Amino acid sequence: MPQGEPGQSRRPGRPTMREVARLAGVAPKTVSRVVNGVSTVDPQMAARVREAAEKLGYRPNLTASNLRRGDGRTATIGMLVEDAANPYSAALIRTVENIARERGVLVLIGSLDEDPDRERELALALIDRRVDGLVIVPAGRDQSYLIAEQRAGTCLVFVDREPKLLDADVVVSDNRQGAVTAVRHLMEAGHRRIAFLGDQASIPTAAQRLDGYLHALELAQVTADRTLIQQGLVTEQGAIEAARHLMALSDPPTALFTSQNLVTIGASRALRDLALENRVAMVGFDDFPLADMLRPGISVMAQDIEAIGRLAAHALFRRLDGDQSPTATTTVPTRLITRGSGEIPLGEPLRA
Amino acid sequence: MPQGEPGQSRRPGRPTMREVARLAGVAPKTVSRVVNGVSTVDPQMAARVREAAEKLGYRPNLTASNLRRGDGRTATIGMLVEDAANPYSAALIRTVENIARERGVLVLIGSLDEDPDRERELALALIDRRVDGLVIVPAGRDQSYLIAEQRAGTCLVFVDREPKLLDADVVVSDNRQGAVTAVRHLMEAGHRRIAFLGDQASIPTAAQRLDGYLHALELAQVTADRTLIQQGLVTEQGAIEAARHLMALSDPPTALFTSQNLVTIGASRALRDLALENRVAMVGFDDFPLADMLRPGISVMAQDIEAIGRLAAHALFRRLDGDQSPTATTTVPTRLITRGSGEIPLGEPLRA
DNA sequence: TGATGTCGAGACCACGTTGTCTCACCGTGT
DNA sequence: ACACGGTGAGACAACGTGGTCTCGACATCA
Repeated sequence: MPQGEPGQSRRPGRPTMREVARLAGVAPKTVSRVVNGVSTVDPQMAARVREAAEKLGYRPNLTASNLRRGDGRTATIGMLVEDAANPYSAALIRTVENIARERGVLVLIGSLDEDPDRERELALALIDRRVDGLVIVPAGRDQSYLIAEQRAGTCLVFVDREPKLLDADVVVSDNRQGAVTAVRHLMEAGHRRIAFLGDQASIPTAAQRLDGYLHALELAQVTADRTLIQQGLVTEQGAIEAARHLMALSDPPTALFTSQNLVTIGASRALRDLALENRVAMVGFDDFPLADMLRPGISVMAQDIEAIGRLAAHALFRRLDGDQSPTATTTVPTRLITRGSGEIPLGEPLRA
Repeated sequence: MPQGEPGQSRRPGRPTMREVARLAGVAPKTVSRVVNGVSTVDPQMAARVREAAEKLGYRPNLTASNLRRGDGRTATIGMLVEDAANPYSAALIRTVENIARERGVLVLIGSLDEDPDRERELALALIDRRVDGLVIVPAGRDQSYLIAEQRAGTCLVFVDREPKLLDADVVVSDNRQGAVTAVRHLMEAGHRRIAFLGDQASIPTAAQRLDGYLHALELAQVTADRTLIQQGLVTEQGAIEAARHLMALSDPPTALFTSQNLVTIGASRALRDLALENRVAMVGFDDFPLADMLRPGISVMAQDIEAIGRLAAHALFRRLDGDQSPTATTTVPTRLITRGSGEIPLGEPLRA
């Protein structure tokens, strides 16, 4: 016996303010006031409203609220990272999430996989959902498509890489100085033939790290040897092959500077396969879990991801709170962690 | 000279359909049709609308659309995990994100840190934003607070642990069988004194793994020794201390079964500190990066996280597509990966 | 007692969009 | 020439909520 309107509303939808109002015998606006904690409501009436809301299982509709509301805030921000599954991105997400949570703000995430098209698509998809702001680790070389959105009121903060053709707050690691420190550290152990293994040259951080590497060599008056510079290593396997190739040179490097996580791990595998892990020194950029458990432990230039995420989130919320000051780029220092691999001294030449 | 309405609309907000409509000289509804790709619009008119939208930098407001729209879908789902920064959760997020993306659905995330209150708060915060569905790795022991939401149309899928007092789809690993396999593997190497190191007993997966451990012993007619069972290990440091304690017993275990990632790594550190890593066998539950790079490599029961995430996402979207069939629990098998630590044979007793 | 001020609840509408309905217009058939 | 069906654009209202304004009630004071 299909009924149009039984006593209890059994239609699939959710109860609305209007229904709560009807049950409590008040106007919808009063329910709105109670839900928003407006203090001018009679306590007794408020109690009746809360009771009715409870009874119906009422939950406010934030999308409707956001639509009507003056400030148009959704209490939601978006975060676009390279890959939510990699430890760097994951740690960044978690830090931002924690700070957002303190303000009752939730985080929408998207992985870009270094694809500029995806960056654009996802950024716009987030904007279509009217996020209050965006934290972006950009994949593309042109963020001008965001100019209109920024002007329309979406706050933007960039992390790890600067935006192009767009003026926004940025938080980055000191990649160049970090690379200089890494290479000088290897030099202190006596090394002069130091190879550089890096990922795509198109990624700004990779370029900055190469720049630091070259600068450190120059400071020490060591002529850079192009054969020792391997770039465009995208996978762990690529890094393994590059390291093998380097070590097979007639005059192989005595130390490696690997400019990214996956590359560090790949090179580390290659050295072990060649039984050279205790003879060739290595410093990697980016720390990674269990780096201290390998033999030798892997010395790294660690980025302070927690600080980066915290600064980015704070920059975003400061803007959301109305800060109009000029945009700023914050540079976070990196830190050398010595664990063994970077302290292997220059020994006998590996090849006659 | 403050102007109310200059030629170009310069107010901070975003252009709306109405403004696009005015510029294109059509009705708002026509803009709506163009934006939604309705085919009955005159191509010439559609082009004019698109041009106007482009010119104004128009972006549709999905929250408004969702409000008016019949199905009330936001093309957004929520995902509550233990901690977005841990590799297990991060991989899960990424898998779900990938499948959601194929449908133009974005993912809101939240980390629970095993806190039931946070689970409830975040789940409701997501529901207030009218997510279409939720993927939850529950922290609490009672999900009845979601019954009303489920009835109201929010699809729910649980991962890794079953919900309590709520009927919903579930995707879990075969924890018990995995533990049985791990312990039998250690027995095949001759071990009988096998310790169990696990995290909080309150977490269902932990209980299931302990259950499997006990069952395997029973099958082999080995009496379980309560002194060899260490539970409630929350941190890596806790696991280190537990392993130290076990190895200091007058009759220490010859093999360890560690029921969780952090515990495995802690135990591994402890064994290495005691120089026992090549004498005491160990199998861990959950694979982790670089497990193969340690010496010895750490043998593990690996969960198929990608399959779990995929099945969970598919279950969710099947429901969203209207599937009304009874809820189902899908169990995903685990896989033994041998890397050395689990194959260390029973040798001389460690203590006289 | 009457004028005034205060305060809290409700009426009304708009936020940006889309479902529904209307209606003008076109081509077709007789 | 007229009726007709089909087609496509626009008018209108409503989704759930909150900003604004109104208004009645009650307290205060001259």
